[in-house]
Amino acid sequence: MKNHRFTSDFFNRPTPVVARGLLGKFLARRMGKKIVRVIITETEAYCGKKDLACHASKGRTKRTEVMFGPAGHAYVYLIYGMYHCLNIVTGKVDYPAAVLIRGACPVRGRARALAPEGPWGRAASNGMNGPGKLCRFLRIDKTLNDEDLIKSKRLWVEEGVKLKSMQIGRSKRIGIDYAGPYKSKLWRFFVKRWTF
DNA sequence: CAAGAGATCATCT
DNA sequence: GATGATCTCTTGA
Repeated sequence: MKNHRFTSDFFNRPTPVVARGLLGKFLARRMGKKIVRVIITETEAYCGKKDLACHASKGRTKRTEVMFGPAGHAYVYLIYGMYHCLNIVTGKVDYPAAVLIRGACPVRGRARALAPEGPWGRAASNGMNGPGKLCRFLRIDKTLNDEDLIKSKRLWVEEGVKLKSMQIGRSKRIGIDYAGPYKSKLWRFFVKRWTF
């Protein structure tokens, strides 16, 4: 089965739809000569400048500029001085929105069976259960900021294999208590249970 | 198991 | 000068 890379059609849709749609899909990262593929298990949507949790709500700045750009580009930033977070820009140009990739699990091996668990979708400890750890595992840093995932040879998203079934959960987003009414939006999506 | 603190720096005020 | 879309380790019940 040939892995099918997503084009801008996939990312140029409402942000929560993209966030949900990315679950169970493959994130591919070239590391040297090897291509590492992981299955996305947890995402969050950050939707436009009205969304007080979205970095772009503070305005169009050098850092958030990428989010105002075309869908399918990577928005990578440094948080707490030591961790990187990977986002994928969604929607039309000038509409600042992105999906944060919060968790994934390996395509091969025992960890795959363990990935989803619990009502909060807390993934098993596989090295990629958390946005900071995921970026550490895949060696993602600011050199990949603004990377075009539609064309990139370093990072992209694929359809991957079809899972037999997948149960999806949703919740409030993590770590955004400052976001006023937007902190309670159910814009976090995670794989609860799957069969393959 | 839960709660708290420290690490550490780009970005914005 | 303050603050995070986090993680890990330590403490203590």
